[in-house]
Amino acid sequence: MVTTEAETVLRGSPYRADCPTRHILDRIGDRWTVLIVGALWDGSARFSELRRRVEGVSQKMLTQTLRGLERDGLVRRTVHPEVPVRVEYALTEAGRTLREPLRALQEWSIAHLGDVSAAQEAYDHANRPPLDSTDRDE
Amino acid sequence: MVTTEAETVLRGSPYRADCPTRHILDRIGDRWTVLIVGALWDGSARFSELRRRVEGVSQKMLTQTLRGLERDGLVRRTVHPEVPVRVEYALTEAGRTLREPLRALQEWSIAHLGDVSAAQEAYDHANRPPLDSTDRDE
DNA sequence: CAGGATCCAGGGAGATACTG
DNA sequence: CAGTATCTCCCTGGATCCTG
Repeated sequence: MVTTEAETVLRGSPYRADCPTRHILDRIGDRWTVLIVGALWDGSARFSELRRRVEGVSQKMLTQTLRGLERDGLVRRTVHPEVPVRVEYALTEAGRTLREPLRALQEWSIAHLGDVSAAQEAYDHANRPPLDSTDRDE
Repeated sequence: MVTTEAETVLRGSPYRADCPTRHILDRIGDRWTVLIVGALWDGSARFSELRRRVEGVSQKMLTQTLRGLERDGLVRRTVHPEVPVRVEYALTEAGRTLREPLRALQEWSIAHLGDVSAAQEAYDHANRPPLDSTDRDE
C-alpha cells in the first residue's frame, strides 16, 4: 500500500470508496464504538461493567461493538474460566493509540458545543418560524 | 452546566446521554459529514462539485448533510442569484477548527490501516473459518 | 443547477428467551 | 455472568420524479 502523504489523501482518495478513511469511519461511525473506547480509557472492564458505564447501550450492541473492536485488534478480550464466567475487556496497544485522536475530537466538541448550539438555535429561528409548540429542543 | 475537565468528562459524563460528546458523535457519526468536511478542506465548492468530489453520496444525503452542517454553523451556504442558480458551500471558522481533530483521526486510520486489516484477517481465520473445512486444530 | 418530495428496501437497534 | 439467537420495528439512506 502506497502511503501517500496525509494531505494528498485528504484531497484525493478519501472521497473514493477505496480509501482507508472509509473503513475507519465505518468503525467510529457508530456511536457506541467511541463511547466504549472511552469506557475502557483507563483500564479493563467486565461486560456488565461496560454495560453500566456506557449508558443506553443494549446488550446486543455492546457485544456487537466489542466484537468489532476485537476483530480490529483494538480491544483484547480475556476470559477467566472461573466459576461464574468472567470476561475482561481492555484496549490493546493499537486501541490505546486511538485514544489520542478521539480525545482531540472530544475536546473539540466540548469547546464548540456552545457555538454549535447557538448556531442551531439561530438556524432554526431563522428558517423554521413557529409551526406549533412542536419545537425540537434538546 | 458542570464544565468538568476533559479527563473527568471522559470518564464520567460521556456515557450519559446528556453529554456533549453524544451530539458530536451524532454529527460525525454519519460517514458523509466527515467526507464533506474533507471535500471543503481547501475552499468552497458548489453542490455539483461536492457531489462529484464525494463519491457515492446521493443527492439526498449530500443535501441533508450539508443542511446539518449549516445548521451547526460549520458550513456556510452562499446563494448566487445568477441565471442558473449557483450555490457555494464553504467551511465557517468553526468548521475549519474541526479539520484538526478530523485530520488526526484520518492520520490515525492511515497509520493503522495495516494493523487493523491484519487483525481482522487473523480474527476471521481463528474464529470463523468458512464452512466446508473439517480441520479442527487448536 | 440546486434541491424538494416520495416510495421503498435494508439494516441498525431494542426486547425477549435461552444456553454454558 | 456473559453471551447467542430471533423477531420485529423503525430510521437511514438510495432511487426516482419533479420544481424554481
